[in-house]
Amino acid sequence: MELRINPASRTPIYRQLTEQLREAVARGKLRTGERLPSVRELAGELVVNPNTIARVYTELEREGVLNTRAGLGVFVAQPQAELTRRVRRQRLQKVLDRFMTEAVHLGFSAEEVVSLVEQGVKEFSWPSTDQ
Amino acid sequence: MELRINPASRTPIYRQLTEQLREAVARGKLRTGERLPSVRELAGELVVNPNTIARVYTELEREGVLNTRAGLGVFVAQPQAELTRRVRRQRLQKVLDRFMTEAVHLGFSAEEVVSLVEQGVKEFSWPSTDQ
Amino acid sequence: MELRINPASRTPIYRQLTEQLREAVARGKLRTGERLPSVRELAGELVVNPNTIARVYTELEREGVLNTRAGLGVFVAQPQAELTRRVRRQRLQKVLDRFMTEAVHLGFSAEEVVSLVEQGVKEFSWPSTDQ
Amino acid sequence: MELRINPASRTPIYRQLTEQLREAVARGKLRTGERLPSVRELAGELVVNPNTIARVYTELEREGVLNTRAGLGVFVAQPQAELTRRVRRQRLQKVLDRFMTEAVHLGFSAEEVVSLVEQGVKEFSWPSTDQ
DNA sequence: GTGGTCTAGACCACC
DNA sequence: GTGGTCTAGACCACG
Repeated sequence: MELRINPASRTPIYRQLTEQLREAVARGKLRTGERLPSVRELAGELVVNPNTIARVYTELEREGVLNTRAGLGVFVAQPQAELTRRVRRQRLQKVLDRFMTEAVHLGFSAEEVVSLVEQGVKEFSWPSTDQ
Repeated sequence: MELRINPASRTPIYRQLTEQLREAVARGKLRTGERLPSVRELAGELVVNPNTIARVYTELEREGVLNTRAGLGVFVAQPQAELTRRVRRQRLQKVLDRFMTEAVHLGFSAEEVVSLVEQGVKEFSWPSTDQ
Repeated sequence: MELRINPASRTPIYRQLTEQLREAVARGKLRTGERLPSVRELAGELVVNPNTIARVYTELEREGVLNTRAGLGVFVAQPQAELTRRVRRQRLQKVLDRFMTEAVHLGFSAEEVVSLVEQGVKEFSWPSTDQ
Repeated sequence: MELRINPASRTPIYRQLTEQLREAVARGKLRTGERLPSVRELAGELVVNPNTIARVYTELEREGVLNTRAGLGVFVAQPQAELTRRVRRQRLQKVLDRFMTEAVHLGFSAEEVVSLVEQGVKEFSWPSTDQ
């Protein structure tokens, strides 16, 4: 698992990291139960303040992506969907609209977009349907 | 064309507006050559600071979505795909990844996602394929 | 709205404050749309670090209790229930069990408990049923 | 009597256990005079550090829920309401307020709450009223 | 003016 | 050792 930050970016470091971690979990690069580097370790590695890493871990814990065991470390949590179908649908729609908008402005065709999605879908780890 | 701002949102007003305008163009609700309200008009209508609207128009002009003709007003620009295929592909991939990541964490299945995209694609105005 | 902190308590200051604010909203002492003191104001008043107050506001925003408008301040948000019926029920059950357990250990009778609840219910502002 | 620990939870293990034991006594699942497993036994069973169990028993003894008889083991104590009515009322009020606050934020109605309490009350073992 | 981010460094609780 | 909290103080974005 390699994380990269761009200190020059407009998006704050802690957000860059939460996004990368969220994506890594969604891609199955980080698996349920897996342990993440400790706050101090990661802070040292990325040369940022430990508080910044702590914030990343805290936010992802509140989202239900990670969980913390005091004295042991931070781990990838069990996936869970606590939100109403309606809310989940709304949230996804937003990101979908942004994706479509970008695609149009970049000059892609409808066919290309569908095909890209069909390809992309394979690289993520979807919930098992029998759950 | 109706624009709505949500003062409760975390995303700043100027970004809410640029996003909506970009999306409106992508959906074909605003067509090439169409004239937008003046800075003052729109600022009055939405009850926001004219500086905010000016910033919106400036950013969209920089992006190539709008263009300003001095003394005449602000217009929807000609679509132009001047970027290399590679860069366009990279940019789209980013938004696609965000979409997929969100979908996984919200507990959607791969099939649902593909189906949503197939539906969504119909609501946007894609460039003519013979271009 | 008066907030009090006990720096000697085991529960961290930011939690003391989030609990008090959450309760004030639930009791209707803080109404939807009402503005809270600014981060610096409240920090000065309570003699704590502004970061601590910022944390309180941030957490309550993520919970959907407050919302922030950059440059304007922090406000009580519209109530909203985004969670699954099942999850909401589970969470409430936990607090209910804790309440019952405490009541038994303190030597209250079943009748007293029910009566206390019937009284207490009147002091909170419940969602309008026609919603 | 089965105890379960959730290592993923934010609340420390020793608190999870004290809560469960307190609740078990309140529900009548553990009766006055009943003997609990020894520190070593329980630690082995739950695969936790014996220090953690010792802490649990110590805290519950301090609360008056358990008592230790040297060389014999740990037992469920006689219920005792030695606190003044006023103090007991205050303590209960705190938990009741937390319960109500949670209920409001989770979107329950006043009727639902009262009904839940009326149901829940049946599952606990209240002191005989002629006491 | 408002809130948001980040750093540096201290102290505490848990295991 | 682990993470959690708090302070002090700096700098930036928003309106």
